[in-house]
Amino acid sequence: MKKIVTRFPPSPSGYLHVGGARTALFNWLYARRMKGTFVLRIEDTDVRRSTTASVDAIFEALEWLGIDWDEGPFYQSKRFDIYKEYIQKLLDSGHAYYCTCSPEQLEVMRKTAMATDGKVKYDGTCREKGLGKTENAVVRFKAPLTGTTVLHDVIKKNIVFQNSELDDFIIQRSDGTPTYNLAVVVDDITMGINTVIRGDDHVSNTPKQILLYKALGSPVPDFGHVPMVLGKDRSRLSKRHGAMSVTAYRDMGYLPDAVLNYLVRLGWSFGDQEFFTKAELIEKFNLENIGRSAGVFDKDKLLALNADHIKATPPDQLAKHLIPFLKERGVNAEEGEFLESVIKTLNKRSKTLLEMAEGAIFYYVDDFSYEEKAAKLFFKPGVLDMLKLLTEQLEQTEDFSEKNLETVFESFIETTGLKFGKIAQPLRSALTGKTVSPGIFEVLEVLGKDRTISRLNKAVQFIMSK
RNA sequence: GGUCCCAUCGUCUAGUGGUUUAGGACGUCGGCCUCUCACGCCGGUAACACGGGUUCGAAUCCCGUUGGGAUCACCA
Repeated sequence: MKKIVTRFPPSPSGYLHVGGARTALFNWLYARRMKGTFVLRIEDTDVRRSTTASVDAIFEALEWLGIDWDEGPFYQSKRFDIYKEYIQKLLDSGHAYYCTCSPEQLEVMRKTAMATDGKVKYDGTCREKGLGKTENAVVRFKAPLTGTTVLHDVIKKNIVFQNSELDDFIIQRSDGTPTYNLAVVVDDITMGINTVIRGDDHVSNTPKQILLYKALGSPVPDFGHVPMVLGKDRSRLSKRHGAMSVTAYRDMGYLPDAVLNYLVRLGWSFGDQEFFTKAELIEKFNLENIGRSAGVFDKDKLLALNADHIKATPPDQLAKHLIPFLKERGVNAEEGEFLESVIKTLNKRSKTLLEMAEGAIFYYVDDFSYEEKAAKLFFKPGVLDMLKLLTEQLEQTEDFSEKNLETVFESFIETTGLKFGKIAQPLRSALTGKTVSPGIFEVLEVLGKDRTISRLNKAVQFIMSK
């Protein structure tokens, strides 16, 4: 059985968006699953639109997702000699010819075609002229006029194209640089790529590429065209659909594995299973279960999945991801037991790391101010005595474990005759400044005795000064 | 407009001729739990685009219609 070689070939003209990440993921997963090779190639033949900033952004996104590559990154811009060589081969074998039709002429033809029968095709003016190389000449591929070219797609099954619909597309621009279809084919041939998984939007290019493979006498790889990812309005995903860059999700507090999980499940399924760890994905991913219809990107489902991944990730691992978010909020938390205990109180109530970081601040910061709602609702003169009494009680308590605290409060309820809610809510506001927080015993335990007492005293002062 | 692709709840999907009163998840609605918010649990809502065939039998196969998407560059 042959060794699978897949690739991801982004063009560096912007950040890596979720659609691109998904095709990268499919290729990566398939290579990993089949114990094959995954190649990264930067398609920067269009010098005007490619930037190194985009290249870096793509690396950054891929690394964050945990998608690593075995070979590359290769840059097409450094391979122009190879393309020239192959173009010459095509010229020599009669599969290509020089064309001197000007862009303006072509534009006119295109306009007319669109307006009349809708068939936009190069008319073959230079096809049989046998022109030599001249200034500003482009090289066109001499495509067959009759017959059919069939694409045996592993996802979409067979797609038949009439060669009469294809035209003599340009393979070398007038400035001597290769055009996309030529460059991909040459790269895929020379890099030994035998499995091409890519977006649906490439199917119409595929017959041209197949023809190129044949003209070059190279074996045609397996193609698999995955359906597009659509926006809420069912049109192709774009900026106006909101945050689409992978790193934007990182910054919003998503876990890379959650994003991975969501992206794969959008278009691929494994029975009824919704939650997958990265290891499970590598173990279970296949091409057969990729669907044939386009899918709408659903932020709510991603969010729910992120919450699931947060719950499933061990606190010590979550800590690494959370620390940067705390730092942004001025909290210099360190990995360790304390942070982990903080996380344990928050992981079931946070859908994102950002949310978790917000919820964790009060554990670290002592001089917080009270939320208006908290002060108004729970810091009434009537609670003063209770709070004072409770402070005394807690001062005498040495064991601040959740379990022991519960019994302490039980007896406190008995002696005061108060409802638990009447105690817990003011206490919560005193300790956190807010009306919502993790369970009160959890908060007490994590905060510890000293901080609890001082925050209680501060609250008492606050109420008296009102 | 030409070419190509697609079509199950609002969304992602399971389903590959009978085991289906079409299953799961997200969302949504109601309830339980409860110290707040969550989590969790229980329950409800909601789909085979339409029309013809084929067949004893069709969400599953075929054809057409409609609808949606992609693509038509000296971009990738």
